[in-house]
Amino acid sequence: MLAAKKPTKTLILETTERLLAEHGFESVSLRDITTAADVNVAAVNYHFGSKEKLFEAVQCRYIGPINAERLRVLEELTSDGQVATVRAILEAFMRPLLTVVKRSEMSEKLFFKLMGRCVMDPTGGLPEPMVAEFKDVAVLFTKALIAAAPSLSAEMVLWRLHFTFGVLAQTLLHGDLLVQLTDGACGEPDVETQFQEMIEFCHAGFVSKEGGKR
Amino acid sequence: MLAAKKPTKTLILETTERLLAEHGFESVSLRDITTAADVNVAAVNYHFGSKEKLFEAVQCRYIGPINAERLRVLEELTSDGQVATVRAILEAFMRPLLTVVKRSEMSEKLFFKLMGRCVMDPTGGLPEPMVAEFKDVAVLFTKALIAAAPSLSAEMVLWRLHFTFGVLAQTLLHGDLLVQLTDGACGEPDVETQFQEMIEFCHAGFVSKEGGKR
DNA sequence: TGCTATTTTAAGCGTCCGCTTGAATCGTGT
DNA sequence: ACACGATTCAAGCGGACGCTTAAAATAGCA
Repeated sequence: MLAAKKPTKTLILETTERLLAEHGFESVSLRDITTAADVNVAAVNYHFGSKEKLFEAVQCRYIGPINAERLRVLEELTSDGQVATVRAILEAFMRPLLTVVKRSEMSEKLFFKLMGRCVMDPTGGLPEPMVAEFKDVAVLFTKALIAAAPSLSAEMVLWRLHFTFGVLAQTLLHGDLLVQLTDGACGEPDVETQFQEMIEFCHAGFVSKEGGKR
Repeated sequence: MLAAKKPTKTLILETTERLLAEHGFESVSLRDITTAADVNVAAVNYHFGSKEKLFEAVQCRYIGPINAERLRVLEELTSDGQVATVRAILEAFMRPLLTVVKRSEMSEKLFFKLMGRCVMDPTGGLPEPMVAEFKDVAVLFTKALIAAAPSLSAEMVLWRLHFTFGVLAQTLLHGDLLVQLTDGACGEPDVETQFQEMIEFCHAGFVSKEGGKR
């Protein structure tokens, strides 16, 4: 017996992460989880209190660190009063996903799906502390972008940031779709390349001189 | 009694459209629908056969016309052998949503949410004929875009089209989020303006000379 | 070893789910 | 008025859901 048996609580948490990434928050039941993890149904309520609290634990585990890293990098960029470039700010928003996935034990594919679902899926929304965190992040990044793109109105920055969320969410949730849809004809880029392309696309959209109020 | 009572079948269908748009496919039950529509539960199975078939009816009602309009406009663009511009092709992909919503009786907000959910939400996926339709659309638009952007590799076109889906989905599903999140600070643009901004963003991302294979 | 606190277990609770049933009701043509 | 197909209805089926319970098993320490 080489592999030490993981504690039940960890087993439940990791199984839940996998199932949520694969099937989404709405369609995973407690019994799905406990069957897959080979533990008793009651164990979930014993260790986590309720299904909802278990899901919140999953949501908080990585989103917290990701947002912390986002803020850390952004602060670094704007530390000594300098104005960061739009590209650097977009990188500061997106790269923390790569940084944190590498610290985790999850596969990149599953991790990205899970993060995408955390933001897009849940009907009820994220737990309150996470929502507050996201608001902080949104406010600071919006401010930085407004400073970085003085030719754009504040409303325009907001809308283009909104579009950027869309690109990110699509890539997180359906990054594998294009590959399997085209039987690999689109190439199977590593996540690093994928992020570079994503950033390039959003950057070009962001700094476009056309558009704006009419 | 001025308003003629709608037939039960229509009542069910329209109530389902509204509830699905508001709450998503995973979290609407037959009893939610029949209670809201004030009809008997059995009426659904009598008129539609099953919950699944009812949902499919909702999915097919508008997606068919939208894809037909997309193909019609694209064909018009490339009719006499001419090569369409990237911008015109993106418009041909997105504008049919506006065209069809204006023909329907639904509010723009609900209609867009419903369409977004049809593409993004359902765990099981769209009904098979719709999937085939979407594949047709994807193939033809990809071809047109490859011809319109000869400096981009085919893989790059695929990835950027993928990002464009993300922008569209985000706008359809969460077009109201930004407005309520900023208490209207982003302005409350009409859908026409919103589509123009979306197309501008995606166009700039699409034709960007940076990026590509490295 | 014996005692105690923690963890795991089988069983079952009340509720909601999609769907079916058979009877009641409605609408229409003769 | 009558008959008959179409529709609506109340009631209930079997099953899955989240969660609870009380007893059994396990671990840590005296």
